Amino acid sequence: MENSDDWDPLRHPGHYFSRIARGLTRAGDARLRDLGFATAQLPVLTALKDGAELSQKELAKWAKVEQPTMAQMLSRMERDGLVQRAPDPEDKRSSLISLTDATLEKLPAGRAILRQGNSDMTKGLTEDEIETLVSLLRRVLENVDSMEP
Amino acid sequence: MENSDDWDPLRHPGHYFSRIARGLTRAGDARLRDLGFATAQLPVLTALKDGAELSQKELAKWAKVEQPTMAQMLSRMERDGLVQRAPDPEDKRSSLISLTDATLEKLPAGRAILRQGNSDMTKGLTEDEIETLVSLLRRVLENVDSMEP
DNA sequence: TCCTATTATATAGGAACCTATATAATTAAA
DNA sequence: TTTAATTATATAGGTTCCTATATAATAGGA
Repeated sequence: MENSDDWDPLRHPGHYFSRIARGLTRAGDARLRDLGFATAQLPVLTALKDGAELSQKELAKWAKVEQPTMAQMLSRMERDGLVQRAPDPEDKRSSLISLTDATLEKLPAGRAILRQGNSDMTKGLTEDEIETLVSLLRRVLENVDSMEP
Repeated sequence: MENSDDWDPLRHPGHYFSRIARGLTRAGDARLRDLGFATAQLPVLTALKDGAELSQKELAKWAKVEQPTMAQMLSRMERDGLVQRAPDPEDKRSSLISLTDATLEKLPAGRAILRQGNSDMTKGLTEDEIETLVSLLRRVLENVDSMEP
């Protein structure tokens, strides 16, 4: 089937994912900047929101990024006063990361921005459509995750 | 509505976009590596596939990335022998970029990989579901693009 | 116990993205 | 036509992501 135009990005979902992801990052970062947060940090914030202390390894797993990515991000977050590290009494290789008090205080504002972003992103979609979208995305993600080779 | 759990990423589409986009990039790059291509270069390859010569500006617009992003990518692509620059006879500030012969020869193989990726990504979805997905993505992208502030 | 394998972080190196700014060429305006 | 505004690239600086590899601490086995 030569006429299906594999080169036309508008016809395939693939194209949209990167553009939506980049757009969300840009808009989200702009909205979070005054709080000192960034979209990439959201998984860390949510994992530690109740005062939990987690290792770098656990945070990387939760955020679904590689360990060196999380290491760098935590360095920047520590540098910026968002998180603190305490030595893990049970393992001298590891430290336990937690949010600083200042960060904990800013969380509700971050949460509000997040809620607004979620609603802006789906503006004009009905609840049913959003549900359909999420369930399709879930299936695509599963395919993508098992696609690696 | 306190119980809607804004912090639960699985409930909102936002979470999925970054994971799907990163997964597609990783899998795509792995599959394209032997050809010497990368997923981020696909817009350039498709824009120039028929031997067209475009300026950096035009390529950036087509790929929907900022000009400095395209500048760096074209540098790498030139370094790797994928594209070549010719001075624009009508504007001394600008050059016209085109694919090298070696790249043109590898395009059909790249296209096959692309087709395979598109089909892997939507495995298990019916044609109707894919169409629904694309149309929802299109609407979300529109929202995201007008979200900036 | 002592040596080896595993595990938690750290570091090196690189791609792809961004914003802000500099430079040179072109266009428009006075 | 001479200056001022605009435009095309380039460069600087920074974040987020990746793979590959080094280092130190813990765990397991001989």
